[in-house]
Amino acid sequence: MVALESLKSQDRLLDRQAANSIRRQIVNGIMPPRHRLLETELAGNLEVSRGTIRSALMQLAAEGLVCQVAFTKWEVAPASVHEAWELYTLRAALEALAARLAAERATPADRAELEKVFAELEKAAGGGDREAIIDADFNLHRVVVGMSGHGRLIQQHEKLIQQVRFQMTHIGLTARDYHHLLEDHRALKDAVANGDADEAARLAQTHNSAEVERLLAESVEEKSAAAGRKGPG
Amino acid sequence: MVALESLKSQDRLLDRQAANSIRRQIVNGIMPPRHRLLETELAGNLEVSRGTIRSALMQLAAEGLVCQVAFTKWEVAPASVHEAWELYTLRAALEALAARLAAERATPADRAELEKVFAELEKAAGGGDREAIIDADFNLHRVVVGMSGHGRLIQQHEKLIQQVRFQMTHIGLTARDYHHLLEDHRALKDAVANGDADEAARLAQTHNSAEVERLLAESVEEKSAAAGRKGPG
DNA sequence: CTATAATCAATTGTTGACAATCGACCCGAT
DNA sequence: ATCGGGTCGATTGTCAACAATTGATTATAG
Repeated sequence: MVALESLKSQDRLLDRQAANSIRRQIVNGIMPPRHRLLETELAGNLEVSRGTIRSALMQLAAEGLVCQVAFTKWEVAPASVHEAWELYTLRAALEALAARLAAERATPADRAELEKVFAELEKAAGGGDREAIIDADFNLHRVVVGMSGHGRLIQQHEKLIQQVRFQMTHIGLTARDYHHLLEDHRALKDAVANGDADEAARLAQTHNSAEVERLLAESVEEKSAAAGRKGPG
Repeated sequence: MVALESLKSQDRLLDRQAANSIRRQIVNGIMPPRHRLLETELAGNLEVSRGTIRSALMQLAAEGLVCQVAFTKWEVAPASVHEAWELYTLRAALEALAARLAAERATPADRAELEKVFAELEKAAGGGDREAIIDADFNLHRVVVGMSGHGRLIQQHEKLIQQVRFQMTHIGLTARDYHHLLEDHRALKDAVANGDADEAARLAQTHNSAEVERLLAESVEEKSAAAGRKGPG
């Protein structure tokens, strides 16, 4: 029931398709951070003109996945702890707002959808398939944000998620143990479904802040380990 | 000491200049909401090629000031209470985060800058020049956000501010009386300067939420007034 | 040998021509 | 009179050639 709509989607424009293709390669880690992008090369690979590629790259730059140095080069965005910190702090703020709005406006259909995606996360966690768990995790957040009825928030969040995935694959931020992950999400889901706006916002905020903490902690570990290797040793 | 840097700024690229020109016209209300934009016409006016205009329009679309309907048209973004609501809720969330970070990281130089822009706001409020007050107001918020040291936050906020200005000129959201406005900002400034992160975040949040309340209240008034005119009357 | 300036190839920036698509208009059928 | 289909002008989408800029390389002077 969606396939028929796809014809009038904007995704048939060549520059969007090119952007989608390049985005996939960046987010999936095929193109590493700081990887240089040559307009001509991309144009050749995707069999479109340079102008089309240019248009695609500008879009990806607006999404934060690509950087441009005028007259000089395009490259894949850098990955670093600071970048990840920016993403998670932003994410916490945005998802807290979304959770609050979602709790305030939840309809029965919304609640059903929420239960559905949570059940999928539960199933994935039971299965133990990392990739499936990550997808289900993001999906649940996406649904909550979608429930906010806040167009700009939805759009910003989607961009953010793509950047998070990119950083994740390169910074190597591992998922928490599945039990905690599941209970965090269950609590968030329940708060939203029960219309407890303050609690939902708090949980969304906390959930993401916890990720930042872990990230920074791991980063410090790495640093001291590195210092240990070339320092006293 | 900044002028010398301007040569290597990216603003000398034609598409950026075109975007700046069009943006100014949109934000200043010269181009009304839903105003149709013709690539050829703009290209003629600004004396650049259509491709360059296209690039500029894509950038403005990413900033939320312009909408595109594929194969059909470009137009200036719509202005409505809902749009304004989206902007202010987002702004509250973003500025709350920024204020918290700013309070945590404020350096002496930051504090000095903060005092400076607040003094300018005070002076403008004393003078009574609406335009100057609005500029000083935005400037103070910009400084606080800049103090956060959060690149993405700064960028998002700048985009947001432009959209807010656009909506303001068309929705006709009037500024609060100058006394309250000044005291709100003084409290925020002090909280940030004193490093009281929680209080700074709360004030930023509240300050913006209050605007939303006023906006929605005015909107309801208008609606009931309109209903009154064509209803019982 | 180093520092500086000129040269050049590689790459991005800009343009105008050509193709694809859309919406309005017109026409005929019912 | 209204509805459906086709035509046409206007507008956007795509492309390939041309111009401008950069960073690396080489030559040169000290």
